[in-house]
Amino acid sequence: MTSKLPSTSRSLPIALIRAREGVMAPIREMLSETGITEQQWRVLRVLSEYGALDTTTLADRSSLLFPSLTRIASTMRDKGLITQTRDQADRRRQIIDITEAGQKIITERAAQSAQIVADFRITLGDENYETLLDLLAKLDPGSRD
Amino acid sequence: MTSKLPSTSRSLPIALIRAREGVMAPIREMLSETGITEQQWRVLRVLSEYGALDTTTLADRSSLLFPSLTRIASTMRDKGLITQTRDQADRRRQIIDITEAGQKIITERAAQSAQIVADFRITLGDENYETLLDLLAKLDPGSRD
DNA sequence: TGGCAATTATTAACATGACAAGGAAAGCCG
DNA sequence: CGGCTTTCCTTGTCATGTTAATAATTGCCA
Repeated sequence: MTSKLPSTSRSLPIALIRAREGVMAPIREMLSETGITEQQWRVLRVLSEYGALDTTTLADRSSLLFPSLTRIASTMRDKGLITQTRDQADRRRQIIDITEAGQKIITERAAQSAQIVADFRITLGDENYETLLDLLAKLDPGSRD
Repeated sequence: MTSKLPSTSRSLPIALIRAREGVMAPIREMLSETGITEQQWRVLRVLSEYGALDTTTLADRSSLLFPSLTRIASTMRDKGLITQTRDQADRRRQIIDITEAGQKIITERAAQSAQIVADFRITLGDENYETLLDLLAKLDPGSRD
C-alpha cells in the first residue's frame, strides 16, 4: 500500500484556505475603513440578524471559539458596539446585544458588503455558487446530513 | 435600493470557515500525536513535494504569510525539522530544506493522512469532490482564470 | 562612484485560534 | 442541608494571522 499524499496543489485544506483568503480580501479591505476586525464583523452580523443572544448561541452562530468570543466581546463592549448583561434567572449566563453604534456599522456597509457577495456570485455563476455552498455544508460537521 | 445582506447561514465566508473546521478536525487530531501544528505540517508537505525552496516560494506554496513563516521556520529549525541556509549569491535570500527528521514525520503519517482525505472524498463522492476543488480554485486570486 | 529605490527578511503590536486549567453558579441527590 | 457534578464563562499559554515599521542587501542610474 503506497498511500500517496495528494499534491498540495489539490489539497482540500489548502484549497479552503486559499478560497477563504480570496473571499475575505475585499471584505477585509472594506472593514479596514470601519476599524473592526473580520470576527467582530461576524458577531455584529449575527446579532443584527437574530437579535440578542446568549454567549453560547452567539459563539456557535458566529463560528467562534468560546474563549475567543470572551475576549472579542470584551473589546467590542469597550468600543460600545455591544452590551453584555447577566441573565438574572441564571447568573452564569450572559446575554449579548448589539448597540445602535454597532447596528450603524452594519447598516452603513450593507450595500457595499452585498456588492462584494454579488461579485463572487457573478464570478462563479448562480448555479455554481449554490452548488459550492451545498458542498461546503456537507463538510461542516454541524450541518452534515 | 435595499442591498440586504445574505443570512449568515448562507454566507460564503462563514461556510468556508465551517468547512475548513470540519476538514481540519481529523487532521488536527492526527497531528496532535506528532507535536507539530497544522501550519508546520503544511511546510513539511510542501518541502517534501518540491524539495528545497527559497522562503518566498515556500510561503506562497504553503499559503502562509511571510511574517508567520519567519516564526514557524524558526521553531521548526529548533526542532530539527528543517534547515535554513543563506543564498551565497544573494545574501538577502534564504533557502529552506527538510531534514530527515522532518521527512520522517511525513512518511510515518502519509497513510493515515491519505485515509482522511479518502474519507472526505467518499463523503462527497468523487465527482463532487473534484467539482468542489475546481470551484474553490476559482475563488483563489492566485489561480483564477 | 555614490545615492536612492527595490527586494528580502525580520521584528513589533495587536487580535485571534486552539487547548488546558480554573472559577463561579446552578442542579442533583442522599 | 451539604457535597458532587454539570454548565457557563474566564483566564493562561503558545502559535499564528494581519498590518506596519525596520533592517539588511542588492540593483539601478545619474
